[in-house]
Amino acid sequence: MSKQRQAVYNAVVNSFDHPSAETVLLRSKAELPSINLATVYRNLSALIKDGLIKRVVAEGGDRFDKTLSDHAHFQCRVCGRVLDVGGVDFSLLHGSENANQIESVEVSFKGVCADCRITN
Amino acid sequence: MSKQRQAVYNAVVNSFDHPSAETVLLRSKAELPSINLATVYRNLSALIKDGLIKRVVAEGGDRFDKTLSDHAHFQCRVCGRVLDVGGVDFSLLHGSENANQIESVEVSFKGVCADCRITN
DNA sequence: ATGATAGTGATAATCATTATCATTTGGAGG
DNA sequence: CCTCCAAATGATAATGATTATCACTATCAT
Repeated sequence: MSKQRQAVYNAVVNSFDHPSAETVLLRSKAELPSINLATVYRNLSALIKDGLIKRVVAEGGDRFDKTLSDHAHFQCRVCGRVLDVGGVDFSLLHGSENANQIESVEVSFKGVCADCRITN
Repeated sequence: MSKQRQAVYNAVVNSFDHPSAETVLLRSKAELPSINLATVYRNLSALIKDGLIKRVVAEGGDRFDKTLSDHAHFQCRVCGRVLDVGGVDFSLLHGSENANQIESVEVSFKGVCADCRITN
């Protein structure tokens, strides 16, 4: 694990939100100022392939997630933030298909988050 | 409804797959050869806003769907095709959030489709 | 017809992500 | 300790889906 990959990994794991690649770059730079955006993308992909983090497909660019257990996401169409959503029973989803070979499931909600609803 | 919007709508509604914007362009051209890609994108967005069709977020570009009722999708990572998935109970999902104002839910599976599993 | 308005076609611009490639790094083996 | 080499990096160009722009055209009420 190069120091760049370690810095990217630390940036994601120490995040309590769902950072974009650009945000991971900023946070990685706190540890390793010389790190480059291309390196961040490369290592994010590598970490995902190794199962150390997960990708969250989102409007305006993918986000990255330290939480490996199955859970749903919510994205606010006003501020763009991605939030975790509990209470979704993935065991009900995993048995939904048979003809095709399922490798992953994603449950994503969209709408307006509590903060943005108040502000407007 | 302009003849362009009608052609785009027809192209989607007469499709039994989940066409990309480019595919919608091709199918619209059968009815209206002069139609342009930008016009297709414009009208796809308009039709979605009016609730006449739906957008399916997918790897390699969004797809468009004539089916309005809640249902899940599966995308094959080999051929890229998007297929409908039945048997997912969306009523269980709709009650999963409360702090945020939910406007839509998407359930998307990824993996290898039956056809591609055989071929390889 | 006239004029206002919305929609179109063509194309440039945007933006996240990936590809390229010369340079650097770090470890294995002498 | 040095040399070699594969793998990773940094810088930047390229890609590809989508959106913005804008001059022009179709539509429709007056």
